[in-house]
Amino acid sequence: MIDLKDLREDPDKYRKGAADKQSPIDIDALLSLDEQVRAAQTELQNLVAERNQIAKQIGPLMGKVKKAGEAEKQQILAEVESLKAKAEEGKSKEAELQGKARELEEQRLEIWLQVPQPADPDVPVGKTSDDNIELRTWNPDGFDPVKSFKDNKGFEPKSHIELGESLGLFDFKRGVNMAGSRSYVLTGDGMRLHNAVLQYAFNFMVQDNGFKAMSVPVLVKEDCMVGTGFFPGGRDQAYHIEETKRGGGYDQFLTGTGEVGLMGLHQDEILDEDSLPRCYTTVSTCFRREAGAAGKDTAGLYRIHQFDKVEQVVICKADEQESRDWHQKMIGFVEQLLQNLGLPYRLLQCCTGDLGQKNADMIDVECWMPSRNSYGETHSASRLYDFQTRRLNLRYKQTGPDGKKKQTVFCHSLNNTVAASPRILIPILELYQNEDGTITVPEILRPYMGGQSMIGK
RNA sequence: GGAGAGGUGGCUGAGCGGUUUAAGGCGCACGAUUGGAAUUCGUGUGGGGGCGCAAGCUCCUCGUGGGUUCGAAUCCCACCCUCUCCGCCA
Repeated sequence: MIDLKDLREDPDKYRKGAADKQSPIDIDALLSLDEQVRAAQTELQNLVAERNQIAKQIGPLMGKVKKAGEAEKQQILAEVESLKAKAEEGKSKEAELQGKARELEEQRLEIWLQVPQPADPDVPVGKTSDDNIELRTWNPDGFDPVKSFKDNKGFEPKSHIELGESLGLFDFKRGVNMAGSRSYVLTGDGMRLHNAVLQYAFNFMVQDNGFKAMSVPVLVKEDCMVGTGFFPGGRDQAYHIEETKRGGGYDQFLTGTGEVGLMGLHQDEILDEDSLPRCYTTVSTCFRREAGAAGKDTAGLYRIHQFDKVEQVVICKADEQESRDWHQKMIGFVEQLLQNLGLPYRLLQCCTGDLGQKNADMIDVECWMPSRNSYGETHSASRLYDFQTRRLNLRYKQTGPDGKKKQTVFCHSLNNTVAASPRILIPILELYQNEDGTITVPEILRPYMGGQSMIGK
């Protein structure tokens, strides 16, 4: 959610921000509604102030009545009656104004929630992911994706689907049979490898990088989805649970990422400045409807409705440099992890059109996937300034430049994938496959598989 | 799921229609006392919005949302949450 005061002062920043992100949002409609809301509020508030003033006069008079004699009593009561009548006068207008103000506020909120965070000036302007810019690539010794897999390894690669079938790592047929399209079952060593990656990634964040280990809800209220910035924009991507609404309760939604639980955690809180930055990691099941992706990546483990993901978030002080530093660090963690896994990857600076509503900046990490003969997205690192914390009402008390005075400001937030599986199994299985159809378990994962070094032997 | 009790400021705890602009205490901040500290005393102490160059004025906020009233923390209704007991379950 953007700052309306800032919008009023610099509307062009938001007009350009929306245009760069290919957002059709009408900034001027929002400005106009905002002006109307404030005018109505001011008028309403003046009426209420007047009525409060009158009500305050009646109190002491009623106190006097108890002590007064009969004649005086009548006089005071008459005065009270006239005050009551006076208070009653403004009421119909007050009700009318209140209705109007509320309606305008609702209209304003509807647009307000959809205004995108403008991308930072150093983010390249572009329309689609085709305009993203490759920042750097990394390859393990002796492998170069620019050459073909065969030139690197000396044989034609099988896809993870073929490998999984021959080695009994997953069962798509039965998965779909019981759970519908894009469902799967991980079996035997497939599940073991999946589990090993997640455990390794989780421990990597907690033990090696000092992030706090968390388990958070994956079933949350609508407020939490709006607060974290996934709603209203991404409402059609979430699974909706309506049973909890019975009897006037509330809707719940399955989260598409652990980010929701990690960020929603401190909704409406004022954190202690000394407790920042908060660095959290969680492993959670993620649910995505993939609405609108019909027919896309239908085979295999690439695009599925349910998967598990280790996620990292950082909540830090409202300082651009600190935010930027954390962004780099969080990307660094992923690079280290992928290098430890020996997976070729590249970093992409996402262009404005590919950023999504929340982000001021986003770097994607893509791993080389031989069966696709291209890189495929496995990670996404976002820098959001206070866009998300403003919605969540997540703040801290900031020590002023004079050292003493404290001001309450919104935190900055960032998030990044650590490892999403089973998608990450695609490059692992395909790159570590051997000519005889077996798969070598990456060394770093072996401790998580009881020392097992081969699959299929 | 059933029965009962309860949700008040950073915490504790009064208030149950009108000098409450939410008492008192704790905590915190500043100041005084002190050689320094403890003690003591004084002052201050949530958040959000609107108008205004500013000083300032004003509205909202006692779980949430409605209602009654000239006036609601206080009365009424709905919902949410917490605790205790019972039931069910991993």
